[in-house]
Amino acid sequence: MVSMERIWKDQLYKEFARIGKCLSSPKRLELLDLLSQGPKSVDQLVKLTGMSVANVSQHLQTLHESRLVRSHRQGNFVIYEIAGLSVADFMVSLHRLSEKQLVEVQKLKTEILQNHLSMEPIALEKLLERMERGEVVLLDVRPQDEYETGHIPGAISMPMEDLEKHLASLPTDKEIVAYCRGPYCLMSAQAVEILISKGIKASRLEEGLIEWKRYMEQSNIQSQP
Amino acid sequence: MVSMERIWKDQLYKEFARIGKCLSSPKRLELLDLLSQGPKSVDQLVKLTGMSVANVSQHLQTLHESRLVRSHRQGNFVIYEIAGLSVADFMVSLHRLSEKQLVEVQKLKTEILQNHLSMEPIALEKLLERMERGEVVLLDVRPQDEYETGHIPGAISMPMEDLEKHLASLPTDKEIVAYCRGPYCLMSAQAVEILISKGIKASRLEEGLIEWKRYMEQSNIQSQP
DNA sequence: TAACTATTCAATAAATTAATTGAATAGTTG
DNA sequence: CAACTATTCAATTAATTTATTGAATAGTTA
Repeated sequence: MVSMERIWKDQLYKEFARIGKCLSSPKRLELLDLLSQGPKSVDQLVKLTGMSVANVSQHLQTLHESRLVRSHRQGNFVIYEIAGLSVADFMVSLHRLSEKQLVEVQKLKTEILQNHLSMEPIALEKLLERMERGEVVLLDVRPQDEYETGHIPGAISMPMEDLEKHLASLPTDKEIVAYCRGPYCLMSAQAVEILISKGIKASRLEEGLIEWKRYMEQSNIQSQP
Repeated sequence: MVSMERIWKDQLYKEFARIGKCLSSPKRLELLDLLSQGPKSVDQLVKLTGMSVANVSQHLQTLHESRLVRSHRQGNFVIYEIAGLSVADFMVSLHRLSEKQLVEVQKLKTEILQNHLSMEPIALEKLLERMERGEVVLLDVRPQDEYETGHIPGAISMPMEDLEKHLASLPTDKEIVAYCRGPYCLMSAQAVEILISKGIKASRLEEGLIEWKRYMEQSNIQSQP
């Protein structure tokens, strides 16, 4: 005989597992990360991930069924967005846990950033100090629409594709720091490579907007009486 | 041609998805929740979940491969435990997200706790106030080994199976509050039912030890200058 | 070392999931 | 309303996963 409690628990854990199932496909995780940066059309996501249209759409469907994303139409496009900030926040939790538990993630990160692109990221805390003292210019090298959705205060929008064109407009007396979507996005590293190759002093901020928000929430709480 | 960046991202997200895959099975989530309360032998887990031995063992294997649990032998038993507090914490994040996004979870929770067991939980904040004033006795109704692994300070261990025997030893001048493994464990609710049926004033704390810890971390941070 | 127990392995069948393709649909613009 | 585009649906195949069983293994105690 199966108890009422057993049935209830089975139903409950089945629901939790619905969220889990969404997180079991690499492609879906990538879509969630991209959508965490701001709303995007299916078409944009196709270009960003290199997947087929039908494939992207299907994954978005799955995410929609578990209420992790929502959508609305805008002209010819259907725009998808995450269903709330808690989703983006949860993704950061997942990244952190993965990085903590899985040596493989640590390896992958170190390999490409230290051995290949060879640069140490600047600590968020240090950046904020130096920005306050006016020693640093912070560049947001993501596409402009993501910058407009939200950015670290004080940052200047400088999408990757515009970078080389606008090199001249950068201040020469300050150090440049570039950031992008977060620890697993390589745009900021590539930007720093370009800057350094042009003889401009630059470094990379590993954190993205979401990680910055988390950090600020914690230190805001701390600075309250 | 597939870029180096694309390959790297695919590898990275594949790793994240390893964690996700662990979370895609209801039974594995239940095992993780149980292990969050303290180390347990495979045998104990079999009894707690009603699954077959081979099944439990297989799921534990999967969790082990993703470094979410670890194990060691103790006499005839192999004891499993979560691989770090961040795992338990992540489970709470998953519960919170699920509850926020999935109406179904909200429903399941309300149904059994309000319609069937009919009781409103006491807020954690209120409990702590009343405990300080000495108005309340807090009972930990989980098995004793879980209490010994860790418990809310000031709580008295009173495992479910001992409850009816030890009713007499409870103070009669104070209100009783019972807690257990957390929001999705029914032991505390059952304990309160028993107490009320004996004419003792009692209520349920929804939070478990892990949720209490989270709450305290936040308010500890807040109370620092 | 023998007996015992707990744990893991291996094999199976059922079920679910992922990726792909081409066609159908819905919505927008001129 | 016609042409156009973006999106979704449906069907297929391949691959993975789950649950279950019984047997094998490993470790402990007497």
